[in-house]
Amino acid sequence: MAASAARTAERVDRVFHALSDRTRRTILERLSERPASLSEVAAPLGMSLAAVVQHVQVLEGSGLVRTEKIGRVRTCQIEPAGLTVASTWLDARRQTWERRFDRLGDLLDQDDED
Amino acid sequence: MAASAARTAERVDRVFHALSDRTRRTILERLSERPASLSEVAAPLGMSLAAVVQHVQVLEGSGLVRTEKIGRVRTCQIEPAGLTVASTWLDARRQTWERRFDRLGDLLDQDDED
DNA sequence: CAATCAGTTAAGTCTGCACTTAACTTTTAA
DNA sequence: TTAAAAGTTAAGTGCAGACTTAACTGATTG
Repeated sequence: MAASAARTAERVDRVFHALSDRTRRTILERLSERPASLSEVAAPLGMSLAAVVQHVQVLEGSGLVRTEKIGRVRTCQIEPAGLTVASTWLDARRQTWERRFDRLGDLLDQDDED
Repeated sequence: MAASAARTAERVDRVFHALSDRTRRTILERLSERPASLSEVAAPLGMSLAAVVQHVQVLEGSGLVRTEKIGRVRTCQIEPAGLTVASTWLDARRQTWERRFDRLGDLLDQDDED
């Protein structure tokens, strides 16, 4: 279970790293609307296709995007489960914070009873 | 409204950049349990205090952490609203994706009626 | 008041990573 | 069957950013 925690940590690491780049987030915005080929993804981004390929590889390596090549066209789709990795981490933080907040509330209530 | 969108985009940028570093996420994990001084935050991290100060500055600049100095001690708290910036972006992606998914379902239902 | 504690700031190093160009492969179309 | 389209891969460039050390400030304690 310690090993699986380490694996989870690396997954979280890759996802947040992937999300930290503005271009990659723009690609995800595009792909959440509909799947697209690499060229279609690249078109509005104002950079070389090679650069976009590298971004998509990062996204795929993090599990945020899935990719399939048919003929000479590689089509990219968003992978919602990848988003969940990030959301889950954020929710866990919020939950821990709220638990502490509740305990504080309990303490104050106790004080009121005195 | 375009200007405010740009402001939002920079906010999102700073938040995801802050979250992309493992040390900073570890700090947030610690602070979601309870507030702590800089030295307390630094203790388990195996790096210089100066480095930790820099990380906390990034977290504060992104709105993920709030900080207050009393005497010679600077206390750090998590700022849940910062987490919301990231969650909101992720939820928007998921929502766009689901909307498309629903439209696909509708199309298939139409086909069934033929 | 002297020494220590907690943090701050500046300057420098070193690595990672976001690009570029260029040469190449495979598929499709003329 | 040649030319163009769509990617792929490799190598190199330049900058951002995660650290370090060191010198400093301002609180606190003996």
